[in-house]
Amino acid sequence: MRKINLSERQKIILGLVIQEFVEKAQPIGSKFIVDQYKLDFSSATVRNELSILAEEGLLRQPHTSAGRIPTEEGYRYFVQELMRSPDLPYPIRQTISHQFYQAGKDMKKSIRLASSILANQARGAAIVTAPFMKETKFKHIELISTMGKQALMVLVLMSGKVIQNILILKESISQEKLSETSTKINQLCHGKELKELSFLPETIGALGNDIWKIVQEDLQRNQTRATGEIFQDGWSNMLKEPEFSDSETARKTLQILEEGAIFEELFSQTMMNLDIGGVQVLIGGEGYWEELKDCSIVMARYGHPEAATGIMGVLGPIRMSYRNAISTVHYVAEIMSELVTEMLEDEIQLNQI
Amino acid sequence: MRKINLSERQKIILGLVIQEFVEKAQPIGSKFIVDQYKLDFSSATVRNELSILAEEGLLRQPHTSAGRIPTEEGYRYFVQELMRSPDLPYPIRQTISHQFYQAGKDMKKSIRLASSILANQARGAAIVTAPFMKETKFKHIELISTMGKQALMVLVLMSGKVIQNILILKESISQEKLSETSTKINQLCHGKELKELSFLPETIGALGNDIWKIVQEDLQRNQTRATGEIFQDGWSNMLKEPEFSDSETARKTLQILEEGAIFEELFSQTMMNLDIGGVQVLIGGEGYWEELKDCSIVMARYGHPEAATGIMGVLGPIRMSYRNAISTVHYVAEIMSELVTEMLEDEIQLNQI
DNA sequence: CTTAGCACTCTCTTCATTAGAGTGCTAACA
DNA sequence: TGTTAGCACTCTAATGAAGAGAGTGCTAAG
Repeated sequence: MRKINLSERQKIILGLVIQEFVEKAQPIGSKFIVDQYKLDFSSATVRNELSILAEEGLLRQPHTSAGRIPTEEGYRYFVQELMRSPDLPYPIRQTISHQFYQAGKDMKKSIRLASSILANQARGAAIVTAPFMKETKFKHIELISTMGKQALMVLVLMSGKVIQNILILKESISQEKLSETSTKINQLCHGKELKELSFLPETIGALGNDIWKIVQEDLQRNQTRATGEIFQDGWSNMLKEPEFSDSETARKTLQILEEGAIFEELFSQTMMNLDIGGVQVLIGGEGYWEELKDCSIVMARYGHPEAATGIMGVLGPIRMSYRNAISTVHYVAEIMSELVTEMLEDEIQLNQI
Repeated sequence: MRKINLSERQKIILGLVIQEFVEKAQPIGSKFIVDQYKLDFSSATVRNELSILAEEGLLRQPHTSAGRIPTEEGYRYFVQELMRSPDLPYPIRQTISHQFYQAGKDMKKSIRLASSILANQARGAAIVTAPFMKETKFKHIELISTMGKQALMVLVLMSGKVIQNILILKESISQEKLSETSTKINQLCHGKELKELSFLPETIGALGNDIWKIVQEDLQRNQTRATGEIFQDGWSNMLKEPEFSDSETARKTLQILEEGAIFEELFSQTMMNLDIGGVQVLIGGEGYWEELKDCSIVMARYGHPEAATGIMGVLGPIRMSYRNAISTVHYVAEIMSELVTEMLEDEIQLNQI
């Protein structure tokens, strides 16, 4: 990326243009800025600076006689260079942390709460994945007869994670027989890695073999999945923004949210580039995500490196309040990380699939 | 409701106006109808009939020199009196049933498929609840130690339904101790109704008592809940319709979908008034559901009376193709009912919570 | 380097006009 | 008595001209 050198005054003006444009959603003119902020230089000076900022590619004009609006480049510069360390106001932090306190140590509830808070506070669509870890160490299996030909399989991994599956058997099998099989499997496999378990133990019988195939599939799936279950909230917030007043643009964007496929990819990519607590900003799809070219996303990774981590993000129009979004996402991710850590210390399992 | 007597010709004309309006989304004039359908009477005759239909309250004019559009009353008359028994075209039925065949006997997958098919075929937002039955007969409990201070409780009801809960214990407890407790509870409670179990058995110890409280809560919740989990799909379809091109109307409607609260109430009410296989049409909120006054919903109940039943519905603008929606919902509900019945015969459990 | 002044450009709103679609009514017709 | 052609009438949507307003870029003076 080309180095951009701006004078202090240019930085101030750029910041003001962006701040005002985010609020007003209309091109910002030189006179307006000077009046609004009682600057001690004239609108003509500002005009000169604006045209330099436009030459640098940070601002542009919708047409000759309009004010300036930020380019994506301009937003990027703003986020990287001009934005002060973002902190939510104290009373808001209080309210949020209180809400989490009330939700208790319940991961599903907390994730729902997180998405609701993100959506409301950052005024956008929120997307939160459940914390997730690739983990494939077998601990324990339990087979429970429920009704007729089916049984419930409960597979516990060493981390405490629980995977469940309904088995449909060829015939009705008694609880005793099931218990016998599960005991055999437990003896053979306790504490072993998936890789070590690819052989078929011989002593577990036909039923055991059938069940073992399913166990392997489940472990496999757990290993290849990139993110946890995705929770969403606040998509209707998007429609409040004037950039989505055109219903075709709105439809396309909502369809992306509805399908959700793109986030699986985006998040698993972000997961790799980001430390826990880190915030990443994606502006206008960054020329790479065609579907997201009208949107920006502010994402953070949360969780605990030794347990499981997830991603949370806020989706909004490019003209979004990055300051507000970043500080919100940052704070909520922090709280969620604390929650994960606490649950880990209390030896409470995070989630079940 | 006031009795409306229409001549055959009036019925035909009303039907044509509705059909055309649903497609074109524009007021329909007399000349247009005559030309389009090569009717053997003149536009002047149609005009006379139209003004009679307008007097009856079935049609109205947006303004004096515009064509006619149906009133809600008009749609109701159309749905109740004029619509022929709705059957989807054979190839579409084939495609749908094939998709369900491929989904297999997996309730969650099938519900997702049902909502996707409803959304695509009826071109609206689809809402499907999981099949659900109030059932509180205790069969079996299993307690599984997973990690540290927590244990997984698996509660099986007589119908085969499985309820799970993570228990957070005061201290770490061994699997043996847990098994002992669950065995005691099983002996005491097997096959009993919730009502019979409100007393606290004395012989199950402190741990047993704690667990028992949670069992009771879970059973209670299962009894008071009115509908199963709600699945949605295709809300972005709504934005295709011109009635939602105004972004404020669109936002309000999507917000209702997002919150989803109203459907809990609407569905549990519908559940009581509708037999399995029955279809109910709610046009423009029927003057009762204020939030839904710009929408119509076509709903059907599906399932098996002895197992569990759910509701599925399509939400669209008032100007929706009721014929298409009704036949789609009817057909998909039929397939889902078959699925429930088959799973019941095969003794496969429907869902887990 | 800054700024006042000014011509210029472009958009948005308003207003009037017009074309077009569709009705309702009347009178004639079968 | 039901049907239809004819026509005046009404209302909307589209078009275009005119003017207000906002904001710029440039120039020349401070």
